[in-house]
Amino acid sequence: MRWSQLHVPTLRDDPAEAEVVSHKLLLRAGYIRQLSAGLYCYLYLAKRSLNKIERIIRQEMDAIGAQEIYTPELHPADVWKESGRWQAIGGDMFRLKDRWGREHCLGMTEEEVVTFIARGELRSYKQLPQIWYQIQAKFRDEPRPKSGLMRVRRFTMKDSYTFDMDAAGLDAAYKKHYRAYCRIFDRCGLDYLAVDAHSGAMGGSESCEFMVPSPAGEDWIVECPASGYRANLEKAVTTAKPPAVPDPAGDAGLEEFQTPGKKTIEEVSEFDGCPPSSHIKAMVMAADGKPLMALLRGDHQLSETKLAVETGATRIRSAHAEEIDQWLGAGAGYVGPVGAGDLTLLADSALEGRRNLITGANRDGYHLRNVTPGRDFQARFADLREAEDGDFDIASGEPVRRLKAIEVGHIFKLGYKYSASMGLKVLDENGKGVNPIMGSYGIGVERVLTGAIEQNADSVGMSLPVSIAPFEAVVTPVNLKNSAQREAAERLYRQLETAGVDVLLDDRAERAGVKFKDADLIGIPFRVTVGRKIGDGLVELTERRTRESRDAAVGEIAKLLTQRIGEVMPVAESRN
RNA sequence: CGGGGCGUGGCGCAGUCUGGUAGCGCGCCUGCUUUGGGAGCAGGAAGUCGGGGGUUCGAAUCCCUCCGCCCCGACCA
Repeated sequence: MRWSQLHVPTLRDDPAEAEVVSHKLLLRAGYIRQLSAGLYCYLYLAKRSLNKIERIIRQEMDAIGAQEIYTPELHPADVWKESGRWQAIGGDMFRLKDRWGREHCLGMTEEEVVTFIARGELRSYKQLPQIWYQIQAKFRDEPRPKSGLMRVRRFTMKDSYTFDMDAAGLDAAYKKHYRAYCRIFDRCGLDYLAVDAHSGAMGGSESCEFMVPSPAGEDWIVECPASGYRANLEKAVTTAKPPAVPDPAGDAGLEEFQTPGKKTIEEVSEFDGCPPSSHIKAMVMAADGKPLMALLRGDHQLSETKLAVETGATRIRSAHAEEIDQWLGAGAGYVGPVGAGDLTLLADSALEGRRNLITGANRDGYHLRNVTPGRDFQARFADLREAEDGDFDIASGEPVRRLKAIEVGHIFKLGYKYSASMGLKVLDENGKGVNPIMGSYGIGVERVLTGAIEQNADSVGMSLPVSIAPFEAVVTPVNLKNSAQREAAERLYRQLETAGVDVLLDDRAERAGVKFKDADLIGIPFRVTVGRKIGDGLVELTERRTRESRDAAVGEIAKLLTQRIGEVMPVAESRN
């Protein structure tokens, strides 16, 4: 392509509304323009780059025997009512009516639709397994879209769905996807981690997220560099650091003491002189409306996700002040497990074996000391706590760290949720009708791009991996009025095209500085500069990532460039 | 949904407190010069000051109201 004919509206200044690196650069480099909150138009460069990502995805999906299909983004409500999700999903779903008043929604995922198709077509175990995938728009009415393409209301998803006869079949499909995803993200040049994840409202047993570590990310993952343990924060289980001071020995009796106006752990801790880790944090919660008390070490944070899993509740919330007062007769700052009436008590494992602790007395203005779990109250122990930086890996005992990350992919073992609720059945070897077991697998295409930008940006712009950059190389004549330079650049451009290089010719009537800045900004991995040395038959090859240059003979450049492209092209590493 | 910020040529901003001819930088157009890291000079085009209502002789500026965008939190398949 010739740059003079393209619309690449680069900006000199950072747009005021952009905060994170990828958002700033996508706008500045002329990749995207915003239509509205969470809705973006992809201009030429973004589309080119996204097309390359999709191409890699298609190749790897095809390689595991997946079949590309396409289903409408607009869904009738009926199928969603069959699975129960029409009701289960709240404001995140875009809902609308057609002219007859029939309810529809914009697809946010497609389990229902593919199950609907499968139900009409699959009759026999001989037709399984099946892997279907598509790449299409998804819509989610995010309460707060943010950070450019990171969190939007319309995005492109590669979603696939598998149908198998049994758990072993599903496991094989899941592993195929795991490997395909590794190959895809490898080839896109991402530095990523596959982490154990919580399957959430999607249902199902096992799930794994593909995370790109980045300060701009919105998810937390926990990693033990020494042992290789990795999990989403919602799921990570670690050993806590020991309490700041050991518990007093002996079996001292319960003792109430006054703590007027001291409600938070910090206030009480400062008041009584014992560190937060010697306190029990008591949180009154409502699990699907039912009251319960969650108990944690004073310096720990409750994981609502873990609490939900532990209780089997679908919705967990903090109790309202009036509820706490009604259930316990004390304000939120003074509640505790001793004498908590018939509230269910759930205690975090870090409290197991502790003694002589401090907690609320269920009486306003009072706390209790010398509280020992097991003696003074009975609670069910479970892992309820959010893992922290500096905790220890359970298996190896080595320290873990928390990292922010961008979720680029997620694979789920769904189980029978959709085949059962929607009546998808095939006959097995014995002629008996059974529900196939399903899996679903997603990749956020734009997030692959944002992740790559976040991981490959510097002070002058982005430097995308050659596999997903909008162009592999740009030929830059320094001075178009110099006919030797102009003609050499034209020849080189055609020659590189012929050699199969995805090349751009910067034939704009701009000064060299402007061309260099723009090329750096939009992140083209290689630049061939045709300048004054052309008289000696020399051009210059510059690599965006290292910003290093070397001279090369015009006649050699095609060979040299294709060789370098091959050398820096990310390849799939062999991960199990 | 709670809290905060912002809305002025394409982009970045000043002007608003204290009402009085709408400005600056970049970009854009024309011409000349320049030509290896966002050129110089000269000339030029371009703004319902987010929308509506009000106060006033007069509103970007004061008042009311609505809308939009960004950030923090809540939420998040």
